[in-house]
Amino acid sequence: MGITIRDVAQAAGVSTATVSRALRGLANVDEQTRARVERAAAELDYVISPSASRLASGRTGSVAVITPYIARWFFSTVLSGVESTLQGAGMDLLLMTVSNPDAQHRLPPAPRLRRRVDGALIIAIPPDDQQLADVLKLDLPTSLIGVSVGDVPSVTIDDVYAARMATQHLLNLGHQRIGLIAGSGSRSPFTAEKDRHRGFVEAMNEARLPIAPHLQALGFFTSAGGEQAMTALLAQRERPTAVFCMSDEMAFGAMRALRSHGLQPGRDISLIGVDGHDMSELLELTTVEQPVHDMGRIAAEALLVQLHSDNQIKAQSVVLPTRLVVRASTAPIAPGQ
Amino acid sequence: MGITIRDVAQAAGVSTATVSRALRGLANVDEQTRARVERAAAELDYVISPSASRLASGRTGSVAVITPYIARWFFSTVLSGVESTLQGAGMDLLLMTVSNPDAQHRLPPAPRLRRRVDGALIIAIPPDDQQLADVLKLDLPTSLIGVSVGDVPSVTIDDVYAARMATQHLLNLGHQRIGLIAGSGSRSPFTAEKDRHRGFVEAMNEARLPIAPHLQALGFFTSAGGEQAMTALLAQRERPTAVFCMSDEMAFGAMRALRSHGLQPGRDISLIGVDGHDMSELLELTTVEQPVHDMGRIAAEALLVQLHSDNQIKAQSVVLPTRLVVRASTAPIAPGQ
DNA sequence: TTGTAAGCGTTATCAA
DNA sequence: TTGATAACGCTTACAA
Repeated sequence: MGITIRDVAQAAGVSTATVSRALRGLANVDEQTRARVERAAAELDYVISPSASRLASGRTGSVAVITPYIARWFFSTVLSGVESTLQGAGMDLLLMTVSNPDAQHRLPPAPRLRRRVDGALIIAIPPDDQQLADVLKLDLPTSLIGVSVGDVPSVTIDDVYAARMATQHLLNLGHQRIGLIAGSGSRSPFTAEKDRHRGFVEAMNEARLPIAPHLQALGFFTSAGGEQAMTALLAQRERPTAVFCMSDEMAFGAMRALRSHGLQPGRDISLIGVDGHDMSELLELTTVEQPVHDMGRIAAEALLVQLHSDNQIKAQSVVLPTRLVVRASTAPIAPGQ
Repeated sequence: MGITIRDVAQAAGVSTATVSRALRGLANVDEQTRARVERAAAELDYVISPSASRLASGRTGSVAVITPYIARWFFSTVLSGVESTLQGAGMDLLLMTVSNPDAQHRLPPAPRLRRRVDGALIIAIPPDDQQLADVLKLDLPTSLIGVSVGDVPSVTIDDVYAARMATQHLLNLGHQRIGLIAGSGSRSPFTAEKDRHRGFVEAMNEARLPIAPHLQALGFFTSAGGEQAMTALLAQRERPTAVFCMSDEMAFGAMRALRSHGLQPGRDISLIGVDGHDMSELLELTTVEQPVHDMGRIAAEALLVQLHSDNQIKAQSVVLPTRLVVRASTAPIAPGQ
């Protein structure tokens, strides 16, 4: 039923080997011959069989992208950066999720990767995740995004610095009673959360300000969680005048909590996030932006280089810059607060 | 370097044919033998070579998902529904974008699909898109999501009805001067937009209300576009008392435009969207929810059935229900308006 | 520059 | 239920 390389060879009056070389653009083929082969292939509407090619060559021409979530802003934005890069390089992108509590009972990813892809891109999986460890053990060319583990090449931001920048912004505005909405707290598996916490602490320490436990709450990186956390902070006898939220989504929730208390972000309590979420501009949230799309793109590019250099060159880890974007949700502390 | 089926056969003392049968769970294998084979495979840490298996069997075990966008709410949410279903069935998911103006100069998808996947899922590509036509011409088992073309199986909502429901809600609240924020207007390639427009018109006609051209604006399905559109509507001599936005994201933008004019959604001007976007609840937007995640799941399930029935059974098209969710952004018209 | 031919690691047919 | 063995369609030494 399918046209094979033999049909093309016959039509072009050459051997299958020559067809293979011609169609893959290898150097040592006469241009006349190549043209003839290409014409024959086009006329027969021939497409190469990837399975056969993979089996014979040992290369799969595909890259796995492993992520805990698909429908969350950070992850889908990284994914879009990855996708356009891989597509541009003619690589297939195999998408699989992992560590997602919504889908516990699945095949773990490591066995699904073996003999199936040339490399893997891994988005923000906690560094101590067992499934991550299993994947890394496969010793596939790999780049990490938004997380770093050992000496595996990664693309990240400086989370300590990002948090310092955010906190310092609040300090610069004169705030002293600064609250914190974290993710899952000290038990968090994420490096990003630990680092953002450290940045917050460092900035506060430098300003010689106390870190009040009752001004801290957990928002689990969701907007619903952020809303609850902010509500808890508002219930304290002494409310914060500003709050550093470890993610924009939690800050959105916090904004809502403020509104339901008749308070206005910026005017009554300042709010700052981290991410540069699509909705931040709309909601006028001050935030520390990270270049999420670029993180995906750059990680994919690094992986491609590694793949094309026969894995001789191990990619370097990259730390991308972040940027404070000031909007209406932060303002100088009001006199008397 | 790799363990092959021959190694397992040797270790288990059987033929490669038996190993193949045993490992794939075929019926006619003695349970004793199967156990022995499985043990041998486990001990050798054997994994099947997909390329070889594909070449020999003709099945690829993978499904392509073709989408114009990845990092937009609707698309990433559909994708997550698709992914969990395919993953559960042990199918590989090949992700590729198409028709995306951000990435014009790419290989078209049709050639990339041939001999590579067993089926395709296509998310909301305009029905008259040439690349869509090319993909459908491949005559691969296919399900469409959020769009319908000819008799290709699809999973959609009733967009006419959704728009009627939204408009009727505003009418029920006593609004008469109802504005419309559409996508790209009459030239829109999307069925969804045309249908939503029709639903709006039908509801207005039934209420014997005029459809004022100056109360209509285009928002291009983005929040920035929605903001501009609402701003334009507010500049009219006679403002609408309520606006039907064809998507939640445009409604978010419209909300912002209201706020910058010192107006409050619901109190001053009612706003309703379509989607059930994650942020709608937070922003208290009334909307007509569509079951986006389920649309992905159901389309994937239908495709799997088609694949497993040797394509004998052609999947049916499914229209899923939508649901009005009333929040603070809509309210009865104020007396005197 | 081109051709020959031996793999690549399965699956599937047929016979036992 | 099991085994031999011929595909499957390409790539890649190696030879010419």
